[in-house]
Amino acid sequence: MADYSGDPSEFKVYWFARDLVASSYGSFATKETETLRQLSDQLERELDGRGLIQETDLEIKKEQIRDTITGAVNRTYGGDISKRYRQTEDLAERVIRRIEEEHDIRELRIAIDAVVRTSEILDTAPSFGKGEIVDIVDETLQDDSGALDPSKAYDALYNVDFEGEAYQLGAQREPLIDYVYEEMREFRADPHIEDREIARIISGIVQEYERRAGQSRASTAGNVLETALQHIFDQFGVPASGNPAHFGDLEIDNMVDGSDGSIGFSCKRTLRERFRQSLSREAEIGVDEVWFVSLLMADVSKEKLQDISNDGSRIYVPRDSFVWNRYSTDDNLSYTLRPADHFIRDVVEFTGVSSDL
DNA sequence: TGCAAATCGGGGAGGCCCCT
DNA sequence: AGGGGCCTCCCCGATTTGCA
Repeated sequence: MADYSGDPSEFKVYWFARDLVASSYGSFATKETETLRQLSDQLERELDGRGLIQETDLEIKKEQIRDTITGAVNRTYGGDISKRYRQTEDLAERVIRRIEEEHDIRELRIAIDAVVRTSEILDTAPSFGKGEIVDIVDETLQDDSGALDPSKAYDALYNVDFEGEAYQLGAQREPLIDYVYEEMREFRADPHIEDREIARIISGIVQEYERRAGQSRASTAGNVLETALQHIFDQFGVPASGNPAHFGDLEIDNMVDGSDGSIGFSCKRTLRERFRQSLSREAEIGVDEVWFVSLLMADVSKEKLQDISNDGSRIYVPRDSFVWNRYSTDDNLSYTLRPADHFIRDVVEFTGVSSDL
């Protein structure tokens, strides 16, 4: 064990913030923002209005906080105690337990303001929308003469993913910098906060911010690819079903159905494990084959290629990848492993749909 | 021991149900 | 009939497990 201080009292702002947003405690901060705002204001008035809080007052204050938190949500649902109330009760208990002295209430205030502000920032940070996706796809598909090049379809998906990541990260970081700057100025002017504490508090806020921002990036990344894939099909006049379809536990991002055959598409950043769920289920999905597109090669192992091959499906990878280099000559995999630059042409050929190619 | 596979943890989206 | 509550799914990165 490393010899560092693990005293949780050192990180109260962080833990208050963590508990307030945790989904296991009902995602209180994102759903009961107004209650939190009022609680913060009320605590501020009370803290400023007097000197040191007496111990009995502290106990009263803790119960007020508990009641405010639990009072914000309905207790029952369908005659039973609602799950949400139970989660909120857990939250209140944890918050109360961390309050041991007056200063902890100040830390709670700071945490409340931080999580509320973080939600605002994440809500208003410009997300990577349809417009940006379309622009990048179009720019990638165009050759020197301005004509659309179907061999660039995979590159377009890759660029959208790559640019989207950078874009969103930047969009999320700038307002964070503004917020941290503002907070630091306030903390410096606050006689209750020592210099070193500023670093402690700020790091807690930022740590929690990035955790949430990262989750949010994860959940939007998939939609970006779905949108891009559809736009690519549109650009080449390939009639695609458009929206993703769900088949129990598996999702097919798009489908193309033609006179000669039908394909379900699964387009992912990485293959992970979930791709196996779509194997052997073509009949259920209502397509002849499932074609995978993986942007990153990290998960494309020979074993997985074999599984996809046994399923009679295909996966598209870039020609300049080592995966292609190493396995494209393997006779067993020749049907399964395909070069990314053939993607659109293969779709048209396999399904027999009319297109602008 | 080192890599691949599997699982975990968690916020958000979306859809459905049923309460109020 | 509007919306809160709940469920299931997505994705990702991180962690754990499994296996040559």
